[in-house]
Amino acid sequence: MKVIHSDGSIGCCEGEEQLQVLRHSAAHLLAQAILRLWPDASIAGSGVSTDGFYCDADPGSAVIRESDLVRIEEEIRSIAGENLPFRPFALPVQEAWSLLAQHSGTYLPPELSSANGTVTLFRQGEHIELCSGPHIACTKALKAFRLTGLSGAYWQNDSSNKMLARISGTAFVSVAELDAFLEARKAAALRDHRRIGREMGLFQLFDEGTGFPFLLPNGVTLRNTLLDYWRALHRQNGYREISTPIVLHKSLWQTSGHWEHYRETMYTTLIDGEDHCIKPMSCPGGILIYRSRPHSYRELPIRLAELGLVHRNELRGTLHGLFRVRCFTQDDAHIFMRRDQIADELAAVIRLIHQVYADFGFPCRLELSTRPENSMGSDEDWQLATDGLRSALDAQGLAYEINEGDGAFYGPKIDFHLQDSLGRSWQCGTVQLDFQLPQNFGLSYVDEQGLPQQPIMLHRVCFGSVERFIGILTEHYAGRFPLWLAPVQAKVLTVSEKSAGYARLVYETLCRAGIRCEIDTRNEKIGYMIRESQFAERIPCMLIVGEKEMQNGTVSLRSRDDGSIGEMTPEELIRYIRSAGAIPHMQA
RNA sequence: GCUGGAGUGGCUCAGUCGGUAGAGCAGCUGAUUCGUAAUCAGCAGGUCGUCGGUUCAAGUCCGAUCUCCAGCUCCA
Repeated sequence: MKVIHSDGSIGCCEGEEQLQVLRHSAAHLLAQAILRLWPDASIAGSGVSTDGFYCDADPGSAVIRESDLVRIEEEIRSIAGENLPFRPFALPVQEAWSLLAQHSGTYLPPELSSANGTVTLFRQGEHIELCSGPHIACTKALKAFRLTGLSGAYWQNDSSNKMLARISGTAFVSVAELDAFLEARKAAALRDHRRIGREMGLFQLFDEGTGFPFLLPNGVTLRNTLLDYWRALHRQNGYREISTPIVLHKSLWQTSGHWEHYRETMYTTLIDGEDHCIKPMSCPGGILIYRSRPHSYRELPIRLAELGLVHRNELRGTLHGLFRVRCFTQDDAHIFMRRDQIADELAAVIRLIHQVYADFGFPCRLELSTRPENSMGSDEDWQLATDGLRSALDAQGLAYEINEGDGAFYGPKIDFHLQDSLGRSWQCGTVQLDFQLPQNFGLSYVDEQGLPQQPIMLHRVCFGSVERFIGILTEHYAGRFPLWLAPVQAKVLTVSEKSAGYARLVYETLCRAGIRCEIDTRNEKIGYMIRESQFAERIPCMLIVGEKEMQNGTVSLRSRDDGSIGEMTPEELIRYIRSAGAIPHMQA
């Protein structure tokens, strides 16, 4: 594809770069279209996103509505049809300033205020933007695009600023690629955990508890199985499990610093006339257990795991299925250790989290978050902790991004992000090194010399939120959970009512063997039952039982994933499900 | 919380200009006794999210509120 650079030279680009240029140019056309349709509007910014482009506009007294997207799209098409050339030109900063103010309104690009000398702008037709390019040579090159939505965005990403209208779209080099993208998005929507959760009877949300999900029988089975896996893995890795109360005295949260930092999102209650908080985190509870008796350096590290039910009063607008809720279970653990144990423990925790994601086949992205504003502790401690995390990552040769200022108030962290079916990223695992809470709570152990020393704390989760992880797993597998995890592993289906008695015997045999099994003896055709079991309930093993099987003392196994397998005895089937459906890391 | 959109049987949706709610699937009953992606027939199910207003009359118009959806901000 032909492109024009900021110095006016013509070049060529391909692949990912070509797509970026195309979408960047599409954003300019979008801004142009908005200004044509709403001459009083101000353009506050435009750019390229992960799968498209967007433009933020302040339409002034007008309101841009979803129904306007069609008009905007037509306007862009018409601009493309005009085949306007993209032309760079340079101006002194002051002149650029007044030209842009006059052309696209009051939201001037922040980079303009820090610029000096001359700046580059691009023009297509009557439209100009401050931009360093490159761009498509002329607007006709934009053929395959689609506006995908209207939403809001704050000016400069600051919630104290005005909310602007954000129009987003996507563009591709070819129409075929655009169509493929739109198709893929439709397919991804079918994997939405909220939809599959309903179809499979996993969870439900009620207006009576906004943000507080209810788990249905299949959801609880799935969760319990997941926790069996988690417990087995943690036992093998030297963790002991504890359980601490949900409601604790406010003074505890003042000591920890949570009250200071998060009082807005903490639920409170009055008990015996005293303020209490519903825990938003489990750490202080674990700390009380650690502090309840003296510790020797020989005992460390002490790894206390806790499946902690926490409540946080999240803003309503952020709630989303099982992904963002007001009450969830953290698969937490707190490791109390000596300074000389930091490197080994960090390495072990990172390996453990990777093991978990590997067991489910998840790719993940890592971020190292550093000291935020309003944090507690000394610069030295923060430096030490951050270096500790960084060298742990480097030692394992892991790639990561730095997320400046995004750490917890008590320490830096490594976050593990997984993607949902629509490509949105959700934080799951996290590892945090903490010098502050041991200090606030006066934690200690006795060293070789019999002197008191302060332990270091390491906070970590693997799943993050068990509920969110279930949601992500649901989308990851599109509801087709592996045999070991499937809430219902097998379902006995009868060809006709003649075989119902035998089917019941088979069903009972499987249940007694510990197989999660159901039975359907309704007077329906076998094809109908298969359709329901395979495509709505997504049951891995369908066991077809008719007169033939009754005579042979067998069942016919149909696999959700591989189709018809063949006849086998219930005993053979039990052996098969036990081995193919064994929980990873669990001793038989 | 903010911007925009949407709430009609369990689910998916129709409902025109304001004239008193309709379908498919699921459910129930009956018939059918069937071999790997939907057997046929009948029945039942809705104060149209909620509250208020306009009107002779509101699912439909107006206001408030709740919930959901897309995104923004936030996410210990």
